[in-house]
Amino acid sequence: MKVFDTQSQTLKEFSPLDDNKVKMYVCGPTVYDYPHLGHARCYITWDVVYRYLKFRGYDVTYVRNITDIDDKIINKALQTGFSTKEIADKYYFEFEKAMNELNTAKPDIEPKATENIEEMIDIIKTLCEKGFAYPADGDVYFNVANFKKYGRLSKQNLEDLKSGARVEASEKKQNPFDFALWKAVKDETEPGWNSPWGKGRPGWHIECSAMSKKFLGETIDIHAGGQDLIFPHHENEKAQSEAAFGKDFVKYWMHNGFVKINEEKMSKSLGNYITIGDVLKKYDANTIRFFILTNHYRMPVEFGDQALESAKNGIKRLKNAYEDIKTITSEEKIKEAENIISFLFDEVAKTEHIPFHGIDSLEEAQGLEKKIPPEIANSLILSLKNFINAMDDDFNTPKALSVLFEIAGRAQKIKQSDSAEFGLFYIAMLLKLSNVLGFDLTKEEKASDELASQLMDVIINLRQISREQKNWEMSDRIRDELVKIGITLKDHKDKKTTWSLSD
RNA sequence: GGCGACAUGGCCAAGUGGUAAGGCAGGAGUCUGCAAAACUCUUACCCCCAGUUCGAAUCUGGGUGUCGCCUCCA
Repeated sequence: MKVFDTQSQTLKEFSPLDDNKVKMYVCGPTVYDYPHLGHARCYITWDVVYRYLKFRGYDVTYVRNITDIDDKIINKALQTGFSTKEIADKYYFEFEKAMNELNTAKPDIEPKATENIEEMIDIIKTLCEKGFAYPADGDVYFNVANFKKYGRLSKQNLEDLKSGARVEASEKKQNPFDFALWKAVKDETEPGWNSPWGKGRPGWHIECSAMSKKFLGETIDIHAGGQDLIFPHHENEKAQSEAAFGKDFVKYWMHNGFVKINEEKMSKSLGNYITIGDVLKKYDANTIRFFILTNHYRMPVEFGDQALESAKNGIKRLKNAYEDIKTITSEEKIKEAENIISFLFDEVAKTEHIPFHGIDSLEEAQGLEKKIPPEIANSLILSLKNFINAMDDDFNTPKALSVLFEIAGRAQKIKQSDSAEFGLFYIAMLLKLSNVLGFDLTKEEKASDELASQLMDVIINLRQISREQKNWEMSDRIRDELVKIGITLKDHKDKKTTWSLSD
């Protein structure tokens, strides 16, 4: 399995520091406003990485922090009259809600900056003792000139940085690129914590160094975030942690590309962002995830209605495969099929190998052949193999998605043959793999309540009677009227009729 | 100014040096009472120029264009 490491700018063979344990840290949001599509991309990307690593049998500890104290939060508090805590709590709630709705897995640990101030102070103390930091008038700054490896991650050196410098000079700093580890409170109204340097609050970067160390250790496997964090955030984190602990901070630095809108980066400062909540009003979680995963995670992705519509129709196709097979069999049968093929997944997790060559020797596999015709079993294994090859190649989700379409196509095709019932196994594979990518194809987008569901049954039954009487005028009219309110009917061969919401 | 990324059919997009996956949209057909869904068929010499090579979308050099980071940002 290969992952692209930002620091070396190359694909590296993935091998965790400690056996099969993976320590993964993702920079979380600063909670001062509603999360937007850029956040969605970032956290869906790392959600998929997390899910895939687990699928591959790694024992992953996923930490994603919450920045709940920061200048922007303070400003928002001043503007609105709420306390910084109230602001942070409100938008943390909004963030969690959005993440849930997008079906992203909860990180194993989600630490908040304000709950780890002591740990940050400890690191700052160490940095001062080691000569990498200096106090200045209640602030504490990191001395970049003293850290020889500064700039290695972002491929910058201090001289070049200076030529394009946009940082404001400060008399307190010895070098314009020195950055704050600790900031003194301006006055008593600002939130602050006591420290050896007086009352103040942490600088932005130190929280990640502290929480990463506390929850994962001094050296971790994966540190991820948006590309805009490479400089200065990650460069600075790296400097702090490596200066303080004297060892490498991160084995694999990984960064996701941006969401663009009108050929421009979507960002708060440009004001061209669309909130996750707004997108969810029009498109569901599967659609948004599909939209994001059709591009490789390091490439930019252009947001637009056309792209979302295309994603909506794409995911619908996968979903139709599930629903069409479900109508000729049953949900239970599909579940059973999932259980039957699950040993393949266990095998991948256990051995980290695709059970392609070894399949004949597996006990379960022999059972499998009794239940599934060999050509179907082979096809399933081949798909699994293709999926793994795609994802092993730096999480090539566009390619992985093409495997899902292939499986869905096979299921649909076999549905029209004599051995239609074996479509179950394709669907089982489809569901399992789509799950690794965080899709939920079984999610009912049907009746929002029991009453609506019962009403639909009544309508379909009445229409069925008119169809049996060959009253096409009436049955077509019922169907047309339903389309107008966003409900699509499908008549199946066995006289069964199913319905779904079109949006 | 420094650093970096990208340029593939109408749109999106994958692509390991050997004559271009997949999705969306469009067209034709099959199925269906008609639809819907599905299935079948259907459209590319890969920004330009030069070079390396028996052979390049894929490597090298040079253009052109777009985007990003260097201030907060996922």
